[in-house]
Amino acid sequence: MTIKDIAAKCGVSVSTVSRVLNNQPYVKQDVRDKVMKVIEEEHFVPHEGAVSLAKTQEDSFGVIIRGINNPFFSEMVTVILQRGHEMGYSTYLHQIRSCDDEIGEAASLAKSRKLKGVILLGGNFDRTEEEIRQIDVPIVCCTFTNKFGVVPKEIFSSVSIDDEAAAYKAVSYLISEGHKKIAVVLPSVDDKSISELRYMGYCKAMKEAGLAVTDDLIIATGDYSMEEAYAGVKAALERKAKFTAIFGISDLIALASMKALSDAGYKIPGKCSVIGIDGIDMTSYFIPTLTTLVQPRDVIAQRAVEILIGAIEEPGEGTHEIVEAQLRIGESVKKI
Amino acid sequence: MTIKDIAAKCGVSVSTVSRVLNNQPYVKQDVRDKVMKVIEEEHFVPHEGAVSLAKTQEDSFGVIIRGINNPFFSEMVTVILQRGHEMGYSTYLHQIRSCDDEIGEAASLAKSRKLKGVILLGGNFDRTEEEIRQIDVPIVCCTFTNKFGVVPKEIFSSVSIDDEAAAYKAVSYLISEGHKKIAVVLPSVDDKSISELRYMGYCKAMKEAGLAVTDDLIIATGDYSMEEAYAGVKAALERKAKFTAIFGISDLIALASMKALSDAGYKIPGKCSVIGIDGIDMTSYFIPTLTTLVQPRDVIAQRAVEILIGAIEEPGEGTHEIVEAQLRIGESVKKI
DNA sequence: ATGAAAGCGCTAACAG
DNA sequence: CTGTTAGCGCTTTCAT
Repeated sequence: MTIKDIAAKCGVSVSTVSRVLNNQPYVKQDVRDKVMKVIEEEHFVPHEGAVSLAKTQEDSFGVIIRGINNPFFSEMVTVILQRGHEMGYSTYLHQIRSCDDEIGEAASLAKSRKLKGVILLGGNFDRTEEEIRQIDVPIVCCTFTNKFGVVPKEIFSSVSIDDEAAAYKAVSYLISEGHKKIAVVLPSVDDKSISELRYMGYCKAMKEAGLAVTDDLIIATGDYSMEEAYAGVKAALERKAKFTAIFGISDLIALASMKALSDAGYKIPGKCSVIGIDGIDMTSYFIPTLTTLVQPRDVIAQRAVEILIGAIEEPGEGTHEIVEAQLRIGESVKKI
Repeated sequence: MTIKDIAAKCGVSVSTVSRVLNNQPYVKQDVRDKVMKVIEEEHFVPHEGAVSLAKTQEDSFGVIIRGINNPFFSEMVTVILQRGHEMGYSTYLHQIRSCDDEIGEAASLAKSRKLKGVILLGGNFDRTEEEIRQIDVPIVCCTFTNKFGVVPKEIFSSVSIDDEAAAYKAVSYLISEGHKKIAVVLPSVDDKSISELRYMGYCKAMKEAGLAVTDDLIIATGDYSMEEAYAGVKAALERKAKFTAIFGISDLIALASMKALSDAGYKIPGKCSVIGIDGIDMTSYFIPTLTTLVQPRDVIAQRAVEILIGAIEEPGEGTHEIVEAQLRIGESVKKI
């Protein structure tokens, strides 16, 4: 079933059918009605490929998501797709594995579908300028603002929290509650990614308070998984590491840390406090509710779309917005 | 940049470039190398639309997911995409909202992209035959085997647990642990969907054990959300409903129920036991770990792909596989 | 207000 | 082994 068949069935030309399909003017109402009727009867749906080939240009953007399982991302995706739709853009959701190269994927997605822009969720940004330039359309990154400065900030945009500041806030809160021995659970202290930034915030807060960051307070687990976070905290407890609070650099890590503590017989927050960052929905249902720094993900998602479309419509220098992460007090931190 | 430009740059014809692109034979090795080199230098990526228009047929299928936020689905998606890739199919991930019509979406997706099949994650199947037939390619449903028999089973396939049996197992387990007053938390007792099936399993187990299913044991919340489950259990406790155990018909519902119990001062499993169904990863990190009936999601995902491809390659009657849900004992159920 | 016809970028015979 | 050419299904001038 093609547009041609519909045209034949209606006794009109293909251009008329095309006009109806695209809500264009210059079609008499009764003709329009008749064509619509046949289209519905036949459950006709135009072939996307043909449309995108023929259209000189189409408003569309892609969303590259690293790990659909990450609740923080998947909670954001819905908002992004919704907002894109509202603004008249068609969207492509593309999930990649953690081992994939998001820049390469974004570049080919953009080319293979003539996308006008891409939004990147996750992935580090420790890239060369040349790599980024492979993507020849505007880019908005929702998670990392290229703090390490490898890439000139003119060639991409971003909306995100200030990871270092959020971590600083989290740890400062623990300190204000009287904690001095604060462990940090993270993938790596120098991965040029979110983990490193949040670690810097941790160090800053500790240092300002005159607290020592000793080796046994650093639980580096290699990745962002809950398994490794759990194993890391468990091992730390087994080697009798001493701390009264744990800062998990993501909610998932903080939650896994809570479980490890609990399994080792530690009451939370009685014997050890825990704080995270991200504010994923699930944290509210944990026992105890996790205290965390909430990323305003609706704002991030909305602004990402708006900035992207702005950049598409009038290309410029690349804008970088920082949104504030807010402390949400749960039940996992106790004053000591 | 098109295939034509590449051809010109290499001094060959477009067909030669096309052959190289598609790994076809009959291209001299040195020509192939030269073309490949130019393709890489130019970061050339063929236009998807043109390819799918020109290709007589292409191996591809779509995955329609109702709510990317649902961990049970998103955990499965990864396996499905992976398996599809291994079997040489390209895949389309399409997320829909809970208010969308998955059958209609599947039908137009299939048509607009010439898909050879679709896998449906979520959504009830209380449809007319005519609706289903709109999808003119094989369908595999991973969550619901059309128990209510509205749709002839020849026109679609499925892989899933037996929801009623799983619920029966869960409740029987509670009963074997000495529980007699067992509440059920669910969206609805008659929504012609998973909720109703699992409710039937609950009733069966209760009845066989000679236990009464009184009204105050049924906590119907209207939807699958954690919010409503939490509110429902809270309200039940406030009106002094008496039970020693809760069966949440999904893990998310069970987890929300635990939180409501905990917030009301109930120790779990000390004062009230909780069991769920699904086996999402997160349950292992809750305190206490949720006891649940695990859906073998890797098996479901893999079989779904295999059945779909089987049906694509040699159309038949529709196959319906049932996989077993396994009890995973956590810490949320206590013998009384 | 409607139709005819020229592509969009690629693949797939077919010819050589 | 390589090139030529006719579409794939649609949009978009340009006529009418």
